[in-house]
Amino acid sequence: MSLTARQQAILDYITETVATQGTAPTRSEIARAFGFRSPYASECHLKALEKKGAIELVGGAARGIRLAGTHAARPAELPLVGRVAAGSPILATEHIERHYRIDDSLFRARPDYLLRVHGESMRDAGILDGDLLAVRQTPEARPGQIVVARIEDEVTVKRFEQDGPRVRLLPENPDFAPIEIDLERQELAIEGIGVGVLRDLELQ
Amino acid sequence: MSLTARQQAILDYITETVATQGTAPTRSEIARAFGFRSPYASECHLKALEKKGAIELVGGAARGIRLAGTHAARPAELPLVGRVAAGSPILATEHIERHYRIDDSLFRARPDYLLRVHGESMRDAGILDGDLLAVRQTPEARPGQIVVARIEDEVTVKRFEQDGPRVRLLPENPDFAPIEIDLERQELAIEGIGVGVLRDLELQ
DNA sequence: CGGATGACTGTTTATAAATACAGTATCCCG
DNA sequence: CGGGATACTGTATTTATAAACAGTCATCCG
Repeated sequence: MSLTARQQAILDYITETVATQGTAPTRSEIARAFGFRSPYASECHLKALEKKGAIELVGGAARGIRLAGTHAARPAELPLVGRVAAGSPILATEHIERHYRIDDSLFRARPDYLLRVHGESMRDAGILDGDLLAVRQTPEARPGQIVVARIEDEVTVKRFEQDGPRVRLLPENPDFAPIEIDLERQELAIEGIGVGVLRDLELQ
Repeated sequence: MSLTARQQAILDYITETVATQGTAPTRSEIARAFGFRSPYASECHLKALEKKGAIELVGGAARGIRLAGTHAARPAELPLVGRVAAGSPILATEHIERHYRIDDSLFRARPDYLLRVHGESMRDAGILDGDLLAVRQTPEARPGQIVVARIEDEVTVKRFEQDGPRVRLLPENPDFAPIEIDLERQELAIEGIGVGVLRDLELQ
């Protein structure tokens, strides 16, 4: 069921009020904004909007208008992980430098955190020193994916290739050597897979 | 002036209420949450928080508590510009594919829009085909910056170098030739400068 | 034509909520 | 030791707000 033009206008007004004032308008405020001489006109529109699922009315509460879908549209807060100390989990609080809000629909896979990349080993994949890698936390990787791996307490970003029990972590830079791991002898912890890259181009 | 532990707890409660309920709590709701037997206790804390600049109280309005700084922290909505048709302005509505919310503190310079990059000409600068370039709209560029330029109705992304009236737009890929422009003969429109790069690493 | 829907007016009422006053208790600081 | 800040209680008052009723006036639709 779609909204009428008037209902849409009122929904827009509510959305804007929430955005600018931080709180929903009262019936009287809506009436004033639209020139209604009765707050009951607003009431009727709100009821219609609620029936159509555009808003949710909280009974008995002042300014109790909740915008539907606001919850889902709110962008996720991604923690930025700086250098990871040996032996501690990636998402330990002491590694988290700050949080960034980023629309999670920006990447096809939803990331769980941002990791600052150090070094030039993935240069030819367009991942440079200082870039932020958006990482999805998962212990499984498929060949060809860019992974965040932990080898002997060192966290590294490489391209993942697997051939049975033999895993290869490939840099994307001829100056660096691939890392070969025999899963039967050595341990390899996949911390996550890269789903996106963010770079700040500083303007000098 | 810093907040006391109690004041911080109450500020946190307000922040959380705004996030989950979409509206600020009343004095009574705060009192209920903290076990105060009088709403005036909440009132005093709110006044203290206002005096310290943590919130703003809207007099006479129900639930009139505005969180300070919420305005600045709200992530900007950046329009994503796809292919730009010849002769039309970059931010023409028909080029805008969608909007993304991105924390503008992610980049040192605040971007105005996102532009999808086509081609491999900036490969060695870590800007690959399909990447999104966060662009700050400005007609001025300094040497070394990555610019969005328009030459004969074609929009292109290159590194900017200038030597008096002679401008060079440098690709970052040996397979591409630099573009030389004599400002006294040819026209060059700088649409903006690149302030950041965003890439979606698809997971196949 | 007649009924349904949308968009209101004018008025009323109960309740939600802001806001104030007068105290009490505790703690820290000089 | 006294003053100021913090953290409350209990009660009171006014204002803001939600919510409802009974209508009016259009418009659309079969």
